[in-house]
Amino acid sequence: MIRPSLRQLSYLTALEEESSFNAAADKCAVTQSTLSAGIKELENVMGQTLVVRGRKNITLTPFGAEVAEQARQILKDADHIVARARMLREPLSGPLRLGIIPTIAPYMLPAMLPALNRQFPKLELQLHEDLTDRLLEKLERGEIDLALMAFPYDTPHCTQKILFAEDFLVAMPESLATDAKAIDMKDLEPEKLLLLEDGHCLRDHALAACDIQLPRQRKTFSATSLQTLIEMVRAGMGMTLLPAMAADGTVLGRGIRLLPFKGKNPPRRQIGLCWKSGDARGKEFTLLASTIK
Amino acid sequence: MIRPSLRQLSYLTALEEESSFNAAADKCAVTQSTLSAGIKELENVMGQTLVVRGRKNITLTPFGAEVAEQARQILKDADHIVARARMLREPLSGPLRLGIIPTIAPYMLPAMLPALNRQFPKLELQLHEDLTDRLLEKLERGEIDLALMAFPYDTPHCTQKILFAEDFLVAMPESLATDAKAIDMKDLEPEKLLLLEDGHCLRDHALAACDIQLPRQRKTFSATSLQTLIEMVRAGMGMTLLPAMAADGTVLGRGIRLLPFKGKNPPRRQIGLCWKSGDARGKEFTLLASTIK
DNA sequence: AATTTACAATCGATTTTTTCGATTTAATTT
DNA sequence: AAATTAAATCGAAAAAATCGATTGTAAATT
Repeated sequence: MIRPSLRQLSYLTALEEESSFNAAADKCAVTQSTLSAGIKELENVMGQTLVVRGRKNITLTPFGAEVAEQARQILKDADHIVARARMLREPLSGPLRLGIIPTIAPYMLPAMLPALNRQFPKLELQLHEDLTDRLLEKLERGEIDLALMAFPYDTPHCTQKILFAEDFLVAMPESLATDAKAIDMKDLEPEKLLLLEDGHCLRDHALAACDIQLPRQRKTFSATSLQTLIEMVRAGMGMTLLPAMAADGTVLGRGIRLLPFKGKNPPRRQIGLCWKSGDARGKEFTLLASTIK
Repeated sequence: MIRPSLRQLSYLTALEEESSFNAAADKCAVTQSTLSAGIKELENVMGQTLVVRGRKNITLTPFGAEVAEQARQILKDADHIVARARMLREPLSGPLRLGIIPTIAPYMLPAMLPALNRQFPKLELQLHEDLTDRLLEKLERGEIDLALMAFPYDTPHCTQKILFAEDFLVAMPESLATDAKAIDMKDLEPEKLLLLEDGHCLRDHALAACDIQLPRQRKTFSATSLQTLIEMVRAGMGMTLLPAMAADGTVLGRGIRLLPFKGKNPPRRQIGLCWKSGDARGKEFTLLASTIK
């Protein structure tokens, strides 16, 4: 369907307000002939008379007034979205959909959100907590813009931005604790290891980092959050590997002993951001990365 | 403020729906390069990235989706008013503001409105009942499109269209009635004449038609409607001149005698339409006139 | 690793649209 | 009758939108 142009519509509203082609032309900063032709074309598009050309002062037909009113609404809407765009000129403002994996979210968000809000007050973050796989699917489908996750991870079509590396610690119940100040990777007993259920990257990262092969048949249980896992350790059901951010004494509470690994290259995972390679907002995302780090 | 064009906005909505520049270009019936340039220009106007160009499938940024949604609203509004214009292509459809004087309205409207509605079902009549002077002011100010009134009347800048002439009749209480079948203009007694208050053209038309000079000092009373005047006549307070359309026996009721004037040229008024001379809808108004007549 | 494929960006030419300045037309006003 | 005012019209110039062809670049395939 053929449509009037926004300019033509603005000519009509000006004409209604000024009741004069010349005055309306001034208001629109065009010549009278331009406005006259614009109105004429608008009447063509509409197939209706919109303006009653009287000698003294011109007025709109009832239908012309209808069009003018609708035109005002349309122009207001158009200006509104442009104004909003102007508001969002500065980097990291406006809506941004950030995915975060469950083994990061509860530990980084409390510090991160206030800091981001301070530095980028116009940023409108929407958080999506999910497993890495599903975050990558959402990235692929354009349902989120950015993912905060753990590496290494194969992320096809995505750009990775590593923020920092994070050591793993061993958490064991005090009942099993020795005097040792640190633990050797070789001393870990796989059969005593409690882990998150399948699908959590933390499980794979911890195992890979410590070079552990799990026994085929293990008693199955599924911890769906680190907090649950910790409670299982506290209850003496075994030991686990915790990323440093989750191994905060004040968070852990009593009954759990934390041990670092021995040596200069302790097992660790990396924390970083990930976004679709072609995204024109890469610069902004890098800026966000430097703020988080 | 610089605005996006409706075309650019439609490119964006197509792009969101198709997730592909090529497919969206097809949908918009333009080439891919045209659509690409349009989107780019839209991003320029907005000063924001709207589209994430992935290799496989492209997606909109959160703000891009915001713009697309607003764009759909805007386009829908624009199309709506165009569609309405199309609906109103036929003559005498859509809104029309018709002024009518009080000495015509109650007598012509009951027959007129159903007839108009039958012949022009899409006509959206808005009625404005007022005195001739004020109707002409409203015409001048463009507050009404057309006036149904009595002539002769000086109507500057307006086109008159006489519909028909209408005789005056004398209405008198039965108490004053004689056996005469008709009355002579010369026999009217001005001091017994009851008239509408000043401002009603019927008053002037009646007096002029009968060539009557009113006595200077008259007992003042003001009838604001013909119906009131008729009741005053019925009560024996005097006689009056009624236009034929108001002198319907079934309307008058008992106690009133109606007399026509003698001769071939009885006093009369004319009924007609009147609109601003420049109005491009003159043809339609003439068509309306022929329907009323 | 090299090749092919797919898709959007870009470029230059062309067409279309918009705009302007000047003139004309028509109705008031002086 | 002349001057004034305001809108319509006309032709030229400027701006824009569009197209077809080409280029560039990830991703997929060989």
